[in-house]
Amino acid sequence: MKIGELSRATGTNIETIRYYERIGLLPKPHRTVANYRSYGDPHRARLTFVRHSRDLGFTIEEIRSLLDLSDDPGRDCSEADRIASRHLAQVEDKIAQLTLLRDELTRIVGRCRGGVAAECRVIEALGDHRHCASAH
Amino acid sequence: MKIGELSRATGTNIETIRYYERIGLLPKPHRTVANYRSYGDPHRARLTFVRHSRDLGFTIEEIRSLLDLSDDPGRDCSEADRIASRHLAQVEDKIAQLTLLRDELTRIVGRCRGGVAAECRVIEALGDHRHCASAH
DNA sequence: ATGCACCCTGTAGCAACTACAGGGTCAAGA
DNA sequence: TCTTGACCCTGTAGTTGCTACAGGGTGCAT
Repeated sequence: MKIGELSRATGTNIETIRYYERIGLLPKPHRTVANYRSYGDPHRARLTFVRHSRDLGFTIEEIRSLLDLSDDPGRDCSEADRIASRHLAQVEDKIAQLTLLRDELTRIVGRCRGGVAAECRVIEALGDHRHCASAH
Repeated sequence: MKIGELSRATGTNIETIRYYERIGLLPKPHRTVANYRSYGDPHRARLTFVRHSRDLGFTIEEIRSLLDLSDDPGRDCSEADRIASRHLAQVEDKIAQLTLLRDELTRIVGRCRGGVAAECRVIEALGDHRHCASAH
């Protein structure tokens, strides 16, 4: 299949597919006589893996390691588990951090009573950390 | 005060202060005869405002609008409230999204039973969206 | 006079794309 | 046959919000 079809089949931008090839995340496909990229099912599967992993928030380097692992079926699975677990921990950290942030923002937004900027509680709160309930 | 002192006073990297000046977020300070930047209290307050807003996740452009607003004390406060509310909504979206992601990752990580990559449930799950409980 | 901490400018790098500019290819319709 | 339009190619530069140099100048203490 051509790049446009692969793009539609995987929901990936064409430019992104070429980018993944350039950084070595996807193998170089064969070319037609017109120098068009020509992909097969293994390419589609690999790109699906990459996109799915990106959707789950894995970095390109993490995905590279996971792909290396899946290319080498005899290797121990524990590294994949380690990468995924570490990522999970990062996501949990991020959620905790955003939750604090949300609480602070809720407090700040709730202070607005209308009026002019000179008396704006939102602007005041942004300029003075002492209004905050928690460290961030 | 010199840039190093301002850096320590606000917990901002020196390079970041110069960057903010370059993009017009902070006004150009006076210079000493040796061409050193020389800051006063208004600069410190403005930088504190910027850092605090960044810590709360506002973008540079949002901060620019908020600063414009606070520079013009007669203006209506509602724009500040609008910016903050929109940002709060974005943070809430992000939390919801990350929570879905966390659940999916938890499911994936939980499937690992050790063994070799060929049978790795983590790698399998990443390659096949059908294993997922929700869209993402 | 020599070391050291500090300051300056300008440019390039990071992640993970995205968006052109400027060209080539190919099949269908007039 | 010619043309139109959809598709493809390469290469480079832009995005956000910094951070990290390289290569130099300044100021103060010893």
